[in-house]
Amino acid sequence: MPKISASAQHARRERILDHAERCFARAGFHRTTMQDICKAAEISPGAIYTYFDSKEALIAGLIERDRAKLQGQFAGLAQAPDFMAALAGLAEHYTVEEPDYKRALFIEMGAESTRNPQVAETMRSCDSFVRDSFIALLTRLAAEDRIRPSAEIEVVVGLMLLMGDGLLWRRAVDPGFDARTMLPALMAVIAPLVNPVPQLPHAPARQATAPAPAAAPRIAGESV
Amino acid sequence: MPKISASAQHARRERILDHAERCFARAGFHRTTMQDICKAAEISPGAIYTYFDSKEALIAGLIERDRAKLQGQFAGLAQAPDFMAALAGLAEHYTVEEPDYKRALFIEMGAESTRNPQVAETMRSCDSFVRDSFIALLTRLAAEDRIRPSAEIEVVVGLMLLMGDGLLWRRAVDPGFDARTMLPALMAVIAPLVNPVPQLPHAPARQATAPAPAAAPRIAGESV
Amino acid sequence: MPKISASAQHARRERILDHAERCFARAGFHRTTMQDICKAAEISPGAIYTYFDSKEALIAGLIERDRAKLQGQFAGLAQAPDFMAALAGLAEHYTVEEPDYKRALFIEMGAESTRNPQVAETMRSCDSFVRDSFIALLTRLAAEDRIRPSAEIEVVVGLMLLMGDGLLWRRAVDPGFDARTMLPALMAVIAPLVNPVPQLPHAPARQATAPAPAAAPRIAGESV
Amino acid sequence: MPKISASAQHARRERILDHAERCFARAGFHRTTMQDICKAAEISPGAIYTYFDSKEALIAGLIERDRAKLQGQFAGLAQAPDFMAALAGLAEHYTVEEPDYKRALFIEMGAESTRNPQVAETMRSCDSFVRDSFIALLTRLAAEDRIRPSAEIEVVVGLMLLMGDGLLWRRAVDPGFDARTMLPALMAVIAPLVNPVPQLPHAPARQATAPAPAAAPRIAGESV
DNA sequence: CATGAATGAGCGTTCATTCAT
DNA sequence: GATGAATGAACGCTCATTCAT
Repeated sequence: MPKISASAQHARRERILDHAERCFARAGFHRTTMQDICKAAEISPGAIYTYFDSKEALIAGLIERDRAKLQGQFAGLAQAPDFMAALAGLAEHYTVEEPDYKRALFIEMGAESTRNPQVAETMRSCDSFVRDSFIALLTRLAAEDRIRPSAEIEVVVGLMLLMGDGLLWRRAVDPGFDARTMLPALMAVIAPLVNPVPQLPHAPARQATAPAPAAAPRIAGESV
Repeated sequence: MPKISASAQHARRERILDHAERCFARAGFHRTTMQDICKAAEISPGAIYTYFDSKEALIAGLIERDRAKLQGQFAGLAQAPDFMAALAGLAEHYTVEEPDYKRALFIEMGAESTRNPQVAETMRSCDSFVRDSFIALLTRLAAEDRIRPSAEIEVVVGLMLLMGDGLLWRRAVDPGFDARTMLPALMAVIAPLVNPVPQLPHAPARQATAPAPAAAPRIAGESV
Repeated sequence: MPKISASAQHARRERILDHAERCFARAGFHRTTMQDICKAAEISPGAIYTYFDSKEALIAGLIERDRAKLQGQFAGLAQAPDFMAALAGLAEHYTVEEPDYKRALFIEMGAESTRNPQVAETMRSCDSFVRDSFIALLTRLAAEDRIRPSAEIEVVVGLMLLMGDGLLWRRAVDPGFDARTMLPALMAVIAPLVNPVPQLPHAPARQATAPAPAAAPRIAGESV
Repeated sequence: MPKISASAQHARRERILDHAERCFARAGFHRTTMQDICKAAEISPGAIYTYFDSKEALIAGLIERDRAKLQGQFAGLAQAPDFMAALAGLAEHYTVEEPDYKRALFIEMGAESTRNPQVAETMRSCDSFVRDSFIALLTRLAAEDRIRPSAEIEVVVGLMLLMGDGLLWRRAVDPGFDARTMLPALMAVIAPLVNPVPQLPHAPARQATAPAPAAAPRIAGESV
C-alpha cells in the first residue's frame, strides 16, 4: 500500500524526464547538474534518485522514452496510403513542429554515444528499429508494386536515414537553415530512389505502358 | 624579452591543440580536464593559460584551426578538372581517411555550438565559407556549361551540405555504417542534382542531341 | 487501542535488534544505514522509529540487551562449583562459540563509547556490573577459603578484566590468533592470581601442609 | 623546479596527519569529514588531495606513520640492559604519556580493520613487526641466559601482546582505569612468564644454584 | 615566461528522518 | 500503528583557474 498511486508515480517520472530533457538540451549533459533538474521539476535531490538510479540512468531513460514514442509514429507510417506524403509529414514533424530543444538533445545524444556505451547501445537499438521498419515497409510496398526502388532497399533506406540525420543536424546546428525550401528539395531527391508508382484510383493498375521504371536508373550498390 | 622564439611559441601552441583534439574527441569537452591536456601535451597548467585564456578559448582555437585547414582543401576542389571526382575524393577523405576521433570531435563541436555562442559563431563562419565556396564554384561551372544544376545553386549546395553532414554523422555514430557501399550511392544521388556535362576533350560538345537538362526535372524550392 | 499485542511488539523489537546487530557488525555503525536494517528486519523505515527514536537509540538498545544477557551468564558463574573451570568456560564461550560478528560489534561499541556519552554510559554500567559481580564472587570465595588471591581482589579482578578484553580484542582483530593455544596459557596466568584451593570432596581440607599462598608472591599495587 | 621545497611539502603532510589524527580520534573515521580535517589543518579541500588520494589513504597514512614510529621505539627496547624495566617503560609510555586521543584512535583503527582490508593489512603488518621483534629479542635473551621463559617464547609473546592490547583498550575505554595500580600488577604477572635471571654485576653469572627456574612452572601450550 | 601547489565553488550522491496516506 | 516516498543538509571529491616562486 504505497503512499502514492502508480499513476501519480508515473506522472512524476514523466515530469522529471520532461524537465531533464529541456535542461539537457539547453546546457548539455555535463553542464546540467542534478540540482538544475530538481529545481526545474520542483523535486528534491533525494527524490529524483527514487526514480532514476543515477544521472546516467536519467539520460538512458530519456532516450528510451524517445524510442517508445518513435515506435508509435512508425506504426502510423506503415498504414499510410501515400508513402511519400507520410514521409514528408514525418520530416516536417521533426524539422518544424518539434521544438528546437529536441533536436539539440538529439545531437547531444549522438555525441554522448561516441563514448558512453550504454547510451550508444540504446541509440543503436533505436536506430535499428527505424531502419528495420523502413526496410520491412519498403519491401512490402515493392512486393505490392506500389514502389519500384531504384537500388537495393537496404541502400535506399541507408540513404534516407543519412539524409534524415543530415536534416536534423543542419536544422539543429545551422540557424540559417530554411526548412521550407529544403524539405521539398529533399523529398525530390528521395522520390526517384523510392520511385512510387502512381496509384490510379478505381482503375486497373499496371497498364502495359507504365513508363516510370525505365526512367529510374539503378544507382550503385555492391550488387546490382 | 621573450625567452622563447615566436616559432617555438607557435609550435607549442600547435602541440597543445593537437593533444587537446585527441583528448576532447576521446572523452568529450566536459569530461576532459585541463590537466589531461597538460599531461598529454607535456606542459604545465600554468603555461597552457599563456596560450589560451580558458578551456573555452582552447575549444574555439581548435575549430579555428580546422577552418584554416578546410580552406586549403577547398582551394584544391575549385581547380579540379572533374568536379564530381573531386567531391567523391573529399567525401572519401572525411569518411575513410580521417581518424574516428576527428568525426567524434565534429559531433562534439556541433553539440557545443547549440549552446556556446562563441563556438556557434566559429562553426557558422566555417560552414559559411564552405557553402560560399561551393556556390561560387558551382556558379562558375554552370556559367562554363560544365554543369547544369537541376535546381537553384543555393538549394543544390544546401542539399550537398546536408548530405555531407549526414554522412559524417552516421559515420561517427553508427558503427555498422558501410562507407564502401554508401559513398557511391550518395554520389549517384548528388550527380543528377549537379548534373555534370560530359567533357569531350578537344572536341566540340555535342549539341545536336537534346541536352541533359530536359531529363533533369527541376526540383522544388519556393522559387523556381 | 493498539493494533498489535504487547508480545508481538516485543518480538518485533527483538527482531530489529537481531538484524541491527548483524548489520552493524558487518559494516560498522556508520556504514550501516537505517534502510539496511529495515530491509534485513523486513520493516518499514517509518515503523522502525516507533521502536527506536533514532539510530543512536538503536545502538544503545543493542548494548542494553547485551548487558541483560551478560547478567544471566554471571548468575551461573557464581553458582559454579569450580571457579576456574567456569571462568575457562566463559572465556571459551566468548572466544570460540560466539560468532565473529559479536566480537566485531564489541570493538565497534568500545570505539563508539569514546565519543558517544550515551554509549559510554551503557558500556560503563555493563562493565561495572561484571566487575562488581567478580569482586563479590571472589570476596565470597576467599571468605570461604576456596581461593587465596595473591593480591587485593580489586586488582585481581582488574587484571582479569584487562586480560578478558585483550583476549576479545585479539580474537577480533588478529586473524592469526590461536585460541586453542592461548586460552590455556591465559588460564595458567590467571590461576596463581586467584590461587584456588584444591577442594577435597567430603574430606577435611588439608591444613597441615604449608598452603599455596606462601609460594604466591603478593603482587604490586599501591597498597598491599 | 617545484614551487614548494621537499621539506616544506613533508611538513605540510605531517601537519595534515597531525590534525587528521586528532579529528579521527575525537569523532571516529566516519563522523570526521574531510572538511573537518581541512579546517583543522588550515588547508583547502583541494590541497589535501595533493597529499592523500582519498580519505582511506589518509587513514592508511596515519597507521603507516605510527608503524614507523613504533619501529624506532623497538630498536631502543632491544638495546636496553634491563628488559623488564624497558617493557615497563614502554607500557608507561603508551598508557600514561601518550595523550588519550592516540588510544582512542587505536581502538578506532582496530574496529576499522575488521572490515577495511587495507587497514587490516597495515595493522596486521604493524602487529607482526611487534610480535617478531619481541620473539627475536626474547630468543636472544634466552640464548644469553638472561631470561628463562616459562613457556614457549611464541606463547609468552602472544600473552604479552594480549595483555598490552587489553591495557590499551581499558585505558581507552574505562574512565575509572587506574594505571598507577594496574601497571605494576601487570608487570608482576608478566615477570614470571619471562622470568628474568638476576644479573650479578661483576660476578660470574650462572651459578650452579640458580634457583628461579625451578619455581617457574611451565604453563600450557600445545607442546611442552 | 614556466611551474605546479593551492584554491574553493560546486559536483553527483547518500541517508537519517518525517509525515501524508 | 504501518507505510514508503519525500526531504535536504551534508558527504567525499573534482577541476578550471591562479599566483608565489
